[in-house]
Amino acid sequence: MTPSASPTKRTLSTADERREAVLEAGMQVFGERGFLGTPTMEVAKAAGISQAYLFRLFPTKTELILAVIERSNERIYEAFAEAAAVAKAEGRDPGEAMGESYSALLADRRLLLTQIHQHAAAAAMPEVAEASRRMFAHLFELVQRETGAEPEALQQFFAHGMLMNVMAAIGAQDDDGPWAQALRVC
Amino acid sequence: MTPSASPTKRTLSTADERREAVLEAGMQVFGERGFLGTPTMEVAKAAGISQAYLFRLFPTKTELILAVIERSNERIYEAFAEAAAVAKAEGRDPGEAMGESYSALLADRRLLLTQIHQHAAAAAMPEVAEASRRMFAHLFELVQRETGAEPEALQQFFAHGMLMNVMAAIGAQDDDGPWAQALRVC
DNA sequence: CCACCGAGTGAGTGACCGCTCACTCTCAGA
DNA sequence: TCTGAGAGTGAGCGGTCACTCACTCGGTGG
Repeated sequence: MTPSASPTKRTLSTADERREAVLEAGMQVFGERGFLGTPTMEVAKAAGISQAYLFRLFPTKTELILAVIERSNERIYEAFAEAAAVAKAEGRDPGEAMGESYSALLADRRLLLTQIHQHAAAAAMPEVAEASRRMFAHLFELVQRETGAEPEALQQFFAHGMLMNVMAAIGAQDDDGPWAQALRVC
Repeated sequence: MTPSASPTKRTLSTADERREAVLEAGMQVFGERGFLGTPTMEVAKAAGISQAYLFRLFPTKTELILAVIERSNERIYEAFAEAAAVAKAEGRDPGEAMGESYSALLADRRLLLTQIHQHAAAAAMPEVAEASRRMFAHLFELVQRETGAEPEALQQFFAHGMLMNVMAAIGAQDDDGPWAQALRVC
């Protein structure tokens, strides 16, 4: 019989495709419960493969974590870079555009949470700390180049981002106290 | 023989004293490796008691974590409140004084790390998220009352604090890249 | 059609960790 | 001096989890 005619057809993927799926799944699952709080089995299930195969694709959990972090950092960088490029092409202010793009990222709560977990994990895992610093350096350079802003303004920009991360993590969007209204941005 | 004369004298403490010691130890140890990343055995050792007794003092690890979080939040609140009180008594600007007091808190790296771990844990533990929100509400009220600042200035104040937390966690103080120099405050 | 290689897995294994239990030791007050 | 209540622990149990191994299956080039 032809494989495509089978009702429960099993089409093999390439290892690279699976790796992609795992990174995507990892960002979702790790985002909710953190790196240490999430068993590898959960990641495997979310990616639709066996745990055994997960460990063929990523030999240790630490390597998986690092890959997920790297990927989520790339995602954020790309979002900022594109926002700046579009704004420049349209003659708008790139700084404003990047601020907006961060607001847009908020829509994907998991991505923000991954950032928080990354910063928390950095305290105990030197490689994670290094990845975080690289991310900051890279992003800082981009924002500085695109906006030409003063260091103080740049500091405010990043500080704002960190606050948004935390607000997302603690569920401040569902709080109607004055503090929540003042600190969140919308 | 009199107990006080014994070379290896064993003086019993009250359960409350031990609980204090455990909270102190917990802030230190959890700060470094996070709540999930630190076995209760480590906390017990740091507090100088057996793991079995730790579980008599705090029936579950979750309760221990919550108590440590509560305690570290109180610490931070007290630091701010005192800075404001002193500044008022001396006729200085309370807002500035509180900013400085946060810089002073930076000296105790573990306290800042506990904040980061708290925010990360909040994503998966509703009680932690609630404690975080209470903390923000409480602190916001204090800072607003003492400074009378506009919401935007308050937002900047807290955003700044979150950035400092993250910078501490990722070891930015030992980085001499332009981004680190611009984003850290000293 | 077959041989081979990469995709993919079920069923473990050992280590770790949260938590418990049965027990000992200390000391204040009667 | 005796006792009861509370401080304190060693040893282990059960479950979970990172990681492994021996294996099957699917697709492709010869």
